[in-house]
Amino acid sequence: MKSPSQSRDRGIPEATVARLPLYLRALNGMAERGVATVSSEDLAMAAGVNSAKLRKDLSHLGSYGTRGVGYDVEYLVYQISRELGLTQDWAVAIVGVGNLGRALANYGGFVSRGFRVAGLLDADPEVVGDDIAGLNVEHIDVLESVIERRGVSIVVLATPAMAAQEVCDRVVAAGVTSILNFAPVVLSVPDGVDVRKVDLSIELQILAFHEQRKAGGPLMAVDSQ
Amino acid sequence: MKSPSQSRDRGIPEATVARLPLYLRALNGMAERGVATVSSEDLAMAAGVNSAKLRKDLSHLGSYGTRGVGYDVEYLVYQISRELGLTQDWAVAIVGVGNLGRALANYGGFVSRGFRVAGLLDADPEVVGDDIAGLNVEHIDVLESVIERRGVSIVVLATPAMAAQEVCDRVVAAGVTSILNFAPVVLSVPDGVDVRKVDLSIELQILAFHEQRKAGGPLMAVDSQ
DNA sequence: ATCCCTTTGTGAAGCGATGCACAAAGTCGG
DNA sequence: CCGACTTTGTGCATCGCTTCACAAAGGGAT
Ligand SMILES: NC(=O)c1ccc[n+]([C@@H]2O[C@H](COP(=O)([O-])OP(=O)(O)OC[C@H]3O[C@@H](n4cnc5c(N)ncnc54)[C@H](O)[C@@H]3O)[C@@H](O)[C@H]2O)c1
Ligand SMILES: NC(=O)c1ccc[n+]([C@@H]2O[C@H](COP(=O)([O-])OP(=O)(O)OC[C@H]3O[C@@H](n4cnc5c(N)ncnc54)[C@H](O)[C@@H]3O)[C@@H](O)[C@H]2O)c1
Repeated sequence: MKSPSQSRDRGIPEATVARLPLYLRALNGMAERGVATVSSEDLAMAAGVNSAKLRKDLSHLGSYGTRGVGYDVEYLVYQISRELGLTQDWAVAIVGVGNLGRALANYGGFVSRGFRVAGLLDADPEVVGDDIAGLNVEHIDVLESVIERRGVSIVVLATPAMAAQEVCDRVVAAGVTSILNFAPVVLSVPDGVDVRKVDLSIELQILAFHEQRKAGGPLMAVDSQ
Repeated sequence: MKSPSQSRDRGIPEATVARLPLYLRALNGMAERGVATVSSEDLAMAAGVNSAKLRKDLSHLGSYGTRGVGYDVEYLVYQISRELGLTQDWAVAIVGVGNLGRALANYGGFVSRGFRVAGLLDADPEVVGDDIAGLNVEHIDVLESVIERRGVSIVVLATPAMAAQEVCDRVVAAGVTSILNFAPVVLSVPDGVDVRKVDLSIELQILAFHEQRKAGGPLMAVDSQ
């Protein structure tokens, strides 16, 4: 049922994809500090992973290192960026401009990595019309036209949980296939749509679990990031 | 080097721990709607996972289901809460009260799950003294005393990346062993300290990767949450 | 040119998580 | 009390990721 020989192997493991941004961040820091080349050992250290894992990850992109020397920092930045699709810039819309939506809109870290906030949408007439980070908050009614006209391909959901599925459905119907969800609900989407979720409450609960363990008995391994 | 027979098996897989909060959320929703019992099939559906996986996860906590019937919702809520350590309440301090820190402080979803914001700390004299969500922002100088006097056991880091490691070191020195980090840096901590990180930029980059793939060739599997 | 040193790229083993499939266990109607 | 039906709990095969360990590859010194 699968085709093991489809030109070359363009299947990068999901776990690897999730780490590429980590490497990219470390490499960007090095580039800024004027570092020209870096060994897998040093880069792995900076990214907080095992060096063998780093090498295997990078080997999925191609053979970009030089044995006995290491990796050219600039070149590797370019290759990873290209692989992640960061050489183009992505238009992002934020739906739900409350506490969290505002924080996200004001955050500079997106733009710096090729993500451009192209729209802010909310249902509350009180909020609509506000200027945030140089952008005007628009009414949720015009969601579809904003997505279409500004070429939005990634939507960030920061509405209350109640509204999330409904907004999600509209967003998907408008052709968006990548969603970052902050609402604490499991979104139901058709095949082909990517949903990633961030749930702070879950993170805290996981921490609480381990914290409880530490208090209980003094015999367990910890740490992870 | 390990002791395979230490009373009963108290080792719950990390992947299971990460899903328990999901089940808990689904169960709470059902409890509110007055549902008394639920089958693994239905609960799995609500949590967005495979039913066999759900059953295996729950089996790590004990045998709390009834064959032919399902799980008692209230009872399961209690068992999972206890396992996660949510029967006690946890004092949380937020360090860095900027865009993100404010959003977190104002967020009601923490308190509802047994997490109490017990302190807000910042280095900026402009911010110190502000009242946010009924709490006074204190100066980072008193970090150690706040942690000690209020029994803070979990710290949320929402400072700029530059300051994160320094604050982290102080927090760890003050005895905290659970940290939720929003700053885009790899924190270095001693063994026994748990760090979990949330990086929105990484999530967007992962979405961008898949989005690029979809545009490229029409032959790949997607979805995940 | 040759040798030595460093570091990559990867085969292969190990490990944990996933999902199937089913026997065991319990419910409920008669 | 029994038999049909439902649903759990889990053994087992499988899968994907991690880690080790090392041969191959390249650089630089002599
Ligand atoms: N604030 C946090 O730190 C935090 C943390 C974790 C999770 N969350 C989650 O993120 C989401 C947003 O949190 P928040 O604190 O910003 O809440 P908020 O109430 O401050 O903001 C929600 C915004 O969404 C808008 N909205 C409501 N219905 C809408 C709709 N149908 N279409 C468009 N906009 C709509 C509201 O007008 C409001 O401005 C929630 O689901 C919350 O659970 C927030
Ligand atoms: N805002 C977002 O949506 C967002 C998204 C992703 C990541 N982040 C990360 O979260 C962190 C905070 O983001 P933000 O947008 O709130 O930034 P911000 O600049 O608005 O807030 C940072 C706050 O930390 C305080 N601070 C600085 N040094 C400190 C110190 N040594 N001790 C205590 N407080 C100190 C500052 O005074 C400021 O109030 C950053 O690391 C950012 O990269 C933010």
